[in-house]
Amino acid sequence: MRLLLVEDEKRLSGNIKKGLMEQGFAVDQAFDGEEGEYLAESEDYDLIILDIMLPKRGGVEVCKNLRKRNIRTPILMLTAKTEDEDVALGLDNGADDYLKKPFSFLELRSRIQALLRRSHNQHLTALTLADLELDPIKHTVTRGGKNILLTPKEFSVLEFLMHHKNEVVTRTMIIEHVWDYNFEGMSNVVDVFIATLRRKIDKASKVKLLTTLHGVGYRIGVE
Amino acid sequence: MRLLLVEDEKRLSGNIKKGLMEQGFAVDQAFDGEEGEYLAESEDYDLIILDIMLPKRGGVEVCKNLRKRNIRTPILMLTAKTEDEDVALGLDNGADDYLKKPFSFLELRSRIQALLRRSHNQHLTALTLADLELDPIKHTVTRGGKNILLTPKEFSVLEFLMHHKNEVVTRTMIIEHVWDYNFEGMSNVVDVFIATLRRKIDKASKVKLLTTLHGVGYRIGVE
DNA sequence: GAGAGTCTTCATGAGTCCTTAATCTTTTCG
DNA sequence: CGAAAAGATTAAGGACTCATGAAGACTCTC
Repeated sequence: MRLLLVEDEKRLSGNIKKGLMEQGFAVDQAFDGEEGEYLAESEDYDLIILDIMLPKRGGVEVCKNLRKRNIRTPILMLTAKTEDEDVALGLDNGADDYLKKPFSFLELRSRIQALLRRSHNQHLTALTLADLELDPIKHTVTRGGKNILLTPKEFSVLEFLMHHKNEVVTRTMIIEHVWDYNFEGMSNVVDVFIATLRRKIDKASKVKLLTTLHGVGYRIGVE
Repeated sequence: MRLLLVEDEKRLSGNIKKGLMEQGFAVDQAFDGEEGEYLAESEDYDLIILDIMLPKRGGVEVCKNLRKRNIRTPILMLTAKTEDEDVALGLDNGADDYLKKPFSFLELRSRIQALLRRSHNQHLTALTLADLELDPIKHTVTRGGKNILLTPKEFSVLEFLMHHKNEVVTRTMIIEHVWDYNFEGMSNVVDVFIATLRRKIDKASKVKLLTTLHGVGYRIGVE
C-alpha cells in the first residue's frame, strides 16, 4: 500500500511516516506543496495525506489542481484548528476527509482505513488464494493453516501480489508499490524477494502458486 | 480496563481521558460517530462513552448499529440538556445509562463503575493465555499460579497485549493506547517496558509468550 | 524536602534484514 | 544445437532494528 505524505513540519512528518511504515505502508514524503503536487502527479498512490498550510503552494490549491487533472486518489487533509474555512474549501475542492491537528495515531489510522475501504473496498479483509491466506490487520500469513513468518518487505511484496492475483505483475510495478521513490538501484532485489517467498510459501507444498513469466514478470495464482 | 470515548469536543474529551487514565483506565478516543462506530466494532472495549451530538453520525444511530451487530459492550450516553427526547431514544436503542452535561468527574466515575459492575457480574473477564492470567478487576497478574507484581504502566501494556493475543501490535499502537502521546517524542519506552515484562513474565518459564516481530512490533501468544 | 518507587532517556552491543554482486540454471531464438 | 539473455540462488557487507543495563527525571508519600 503506497501513500504520499505532504507535510512541512519535519518532525511530525517523520513520526507519521514511522507509524505508518509499521503498519506496512510505503510512505513517500514531500515537504512543500509544489513537491507534493509533482509527486502526486507522477507517481501512483493509494492515498494522499495533505497538510493545508504548506510552503510554496497551499494544500487546497494542490488538491484543486490534482482533481482538475483527473487524479482521483483519495485525499485526507490535515488542518490546524484556526483553518476552519479552509477545511470547507478543501472539501469543496475535492478532498475526501480531514483531520484536525493535533490528532492521535489511532485517529489517523482509522481515517485512512475508512478512506481506503471506501475507495478500494478490499484492503481490510484477509486475502486468500487456495490454502494461502494473508491477513493485513493481524499481519500474518498462513499456508494450509500453518503460520509463515515473513519480514516486512517480504510481506509487502506478497500483499501486492495477492492484490493482483492471477494477473501479471512486472518488477517495476512491484518496485513502485513496495519501495518508496528514493529507491534507485536497478538491481535484482525483486528477484531475490521472489526467491525467498518461493522458499517460504511454495517449497513445502505441491501446488506452486508463484510463477515466472519470462521477459515480463511474475504472477501469483493457481494454474 | 479498556474504554472508548466518543466525543467531538476535543477539550472535554481530553480532560475526561486524562482523568480516567489516572484511574488506571486505558482510553481510546474517537471524535465523530463514524470513527467511533468503527473502533467499537474492531476493538474490544469494556465500556463505551458516547456523546449524542456528533459529527457524521449521531450517537443514537451509532448505538443502534452496534446493537444490531450484536456488540453488547455497555454504553453510557452523554447528552446536553436540550436533548431529552434523544435520551429516551438512546435508551430504547440499547444504551445502558446516560449522563447529562455538564457533569462532575465524580458522577462520571460512579456511573462507569456501576455499569462495569453490572456487566462483569454477567461474564467473567480475566484474560488468560496458557498459564498466564491477568485480572483487570483485581488488577493482578499470575503466571503458573504465582503472583507477579507489575507497575501501573507495565500492567497497562500487558493488558493491551492480552487483548490482542496472537495479533501483531505495533509500538505506535501501544504508545497511543497506554500513553497520552500524540506523535511527539517517539522513543524506545515501549522496548524498555517489553524488556521488563519479559523479565517478570517470561524469564522464569520455558515457554516464552512475548515475541518480537522485527520491523513491525510485538506479539503475545503461544507459538 | 528526603527517600522510595516509577518512568524515561541514553548508550552500547547483539541481532536481523536488505541489498548487491557473483555464480549457476533455465529459457529463448537464430 | 548453442549462444545470449533472463532468471534463480546463494553468500556477504552494511544498514537498520532491538535488547538491555544504568543513569537521570519525575512523582508521590511521609
